[in-house]
Amino acid sequence: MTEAASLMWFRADLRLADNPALAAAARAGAVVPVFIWVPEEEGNWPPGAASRWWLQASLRSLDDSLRRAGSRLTLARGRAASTLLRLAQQAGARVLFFNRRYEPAARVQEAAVTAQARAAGIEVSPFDSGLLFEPKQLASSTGKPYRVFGRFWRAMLAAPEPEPTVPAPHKLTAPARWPESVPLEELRLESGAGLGAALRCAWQPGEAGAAAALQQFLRHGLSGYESERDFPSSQATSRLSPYLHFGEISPRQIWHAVKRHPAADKPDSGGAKAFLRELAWREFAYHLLVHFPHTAEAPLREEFARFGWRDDARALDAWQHGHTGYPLVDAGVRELLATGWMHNRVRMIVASFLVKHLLLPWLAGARWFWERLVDADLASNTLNWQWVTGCGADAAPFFRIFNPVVQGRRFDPDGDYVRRWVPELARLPARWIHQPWAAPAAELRKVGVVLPKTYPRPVVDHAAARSRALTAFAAMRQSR
DNA sequence: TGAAATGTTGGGGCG
DNA sequence: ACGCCCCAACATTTC
Repeated sequence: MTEAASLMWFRADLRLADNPALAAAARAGAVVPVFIWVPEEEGNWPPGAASRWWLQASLRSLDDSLRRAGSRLTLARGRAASTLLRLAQQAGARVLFFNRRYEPAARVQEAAVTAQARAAGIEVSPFDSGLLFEPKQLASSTGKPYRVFGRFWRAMLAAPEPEPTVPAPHKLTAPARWPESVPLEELRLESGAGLGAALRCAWQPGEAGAAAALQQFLRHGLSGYESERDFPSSQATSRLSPYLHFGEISPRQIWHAVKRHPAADKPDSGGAKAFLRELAWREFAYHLLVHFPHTAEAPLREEFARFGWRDDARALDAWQHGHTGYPLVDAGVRELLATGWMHNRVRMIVASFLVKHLLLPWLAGARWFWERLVDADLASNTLNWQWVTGCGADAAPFFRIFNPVVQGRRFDPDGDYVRRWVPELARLPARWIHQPWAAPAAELRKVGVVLPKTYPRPVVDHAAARSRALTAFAAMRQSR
């Protein structure tokens, strides 16, 4: 074969199905699928430990899928632009295909790759597949980006349907010459901290795992999603977030699958609507990150730059490891540490606790989530932390302060979620499960709880913390 | 995609 | 019978 090959540069699109860049590369002839590990080009947000564990498993899965299609994954380490040029030269490739990413650092990387490839005479062919709608595509009537979710959502519903999905290529033509590849282990994605052993029990990374999770959710979760999703013990959410982050499934695949699903047509299709709305929040997060790229490290609402955050290493440590003495908060963090994931309702409560009860900067929380979440995603992480803090777009007002006890009684009424993740409290009756410090001594003794020996006392008193937060907020507003 | 404080209303106990 | 108080239950306002 003398036919020129092309490079397919995999990035946040680790799948064969609905991958327009891959499909185009396959149509063009021989394909060299490539993944480059280059955390140095992720700006301030190189993937954390949980993300790296997921990534190595996902790359293994992608390689398996490629091999079944008659190909294989080439792995490399080094600057993206120079590495791609070297691989292109080794394989005799003349065209570079890839799907766009939207993070600020990724766009810088993409610009460098594009410029250098073109200068070297390589044709560059980028595609859009990571979002339902391009951030530039949806704009308010004044041409300015949306800052309010409700309007963004309405615009999404009024827009034409997202593009249809494209099938996976069933056969990939191998190039005449494979470029050199680095063994997966040599990328050293696993930190060796034993995190992998825990995560392996909870997840099956890769395209097949994503498809299975979607099917499971469509069959058993979607119809009851609207009413069940807020109850963390009921496992009513899709758990698709890590798959989406790594592109093992695309938002278009999810959108169309939900729309096609029989449950979506019924009059009580609140489940489908509510779920697609969550997918729209992801779109909104990307919309904001693209239009306001500084928000990954700075508040969108500028007055929050003056907020009087505390600096308290002990409090941060207690929060990070689930020792705050508030059972629901600790349960959430422990679920995160054990599985790389946390139920969304609990994320809000845990985040609110850090920012409002402990008065610690949202960025510290964002960084901890970034390190430990398997679905760590810069757009969503940024939006949600700023939303909880009250310093972002369409954010909850700062004075909206979750009471972890009230939230526990409302969304974990029997305490099942707390019992699962804070086993030392498992035998406490529901009445005290969310506030063990208030339980009569006899009740505690009966179930072997000894404060603060077997479980900590609250690191802060709720009422005192609440008024401290409100004071800090008022001070920020006056320090004009 | 809050919670707490404050205000209002109405039933019932009681002198 | 009447006024008074207490206090749920609910609504409104404030943070």
